[in-house]
Amino acid sequence: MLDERHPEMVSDEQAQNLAELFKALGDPTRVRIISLLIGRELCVNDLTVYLQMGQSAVSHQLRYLRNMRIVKRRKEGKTVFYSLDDDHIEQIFRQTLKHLEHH
Amino acid sequence: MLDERHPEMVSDEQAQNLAELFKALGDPTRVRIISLLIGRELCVNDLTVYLQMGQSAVSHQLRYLRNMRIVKRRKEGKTVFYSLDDDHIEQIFRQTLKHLEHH
DNA sequence: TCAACACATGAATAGTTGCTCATATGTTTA
DNA sequence: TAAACATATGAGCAACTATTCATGTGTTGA
Repeated sequence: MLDERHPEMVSDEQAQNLAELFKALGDPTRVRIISLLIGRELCVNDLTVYLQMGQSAVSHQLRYLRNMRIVKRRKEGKTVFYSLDDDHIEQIFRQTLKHLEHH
Repeated sequence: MLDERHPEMVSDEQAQNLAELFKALGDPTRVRIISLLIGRELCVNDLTVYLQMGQSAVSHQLRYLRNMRIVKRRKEGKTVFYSLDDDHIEQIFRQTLKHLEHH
């Protein structure tokens, strides 16, 4: 059933990049952080309150998300505000939620 | 900056489900399997050839994807054909690829 | 300037994951 | 029925991950 003529949608490099991004979204804490940041800015302390988690854990995840360019930060005095880096992630969330509804 | 009036897009349960699905997509081997299955059926052996991986590894991943209802199987004699369970995953892939292009 | 505050970071660790190896199950053909 | 074939599965293991703990950095106000 090997069919060399079949067009493959993603190259190996694209597969790698897709997997990296999905992995970033593949953790409940990070999903909750992202969903809390949809449509607004929040500082680290707000996130720890919403998430009911240690400040360190939250900061570690925020660094991860920042390295992946999923969130960005803005400093204002002592506090640091985080927000989504672009709105594509929100689109992906919406589409995926739609998928989950149908199951 | 806590704002109780802000509508949260996803509940904790939805966050859990989203994370579970994204985690399933968050591995290069599984991404490649899914992308190979877009638009066609393939048997386990074909996948091992394309992926250049051991048959056992591929079967394990297929079981995982099947448990997640991302792929389904169809038996025909000795061989088992796998295909995508629905086309939502393809949509999610396309949207995410678009996101990656813009970075 | 010093204490309090907000956040970041490195090390350590328990839990998870993806692969390999060996073997089992089910099917076809000689 | 036995051998060959296609796939599935359990155990084991090395690599990775998410959190906690302790501490560091930068900022503000007394």
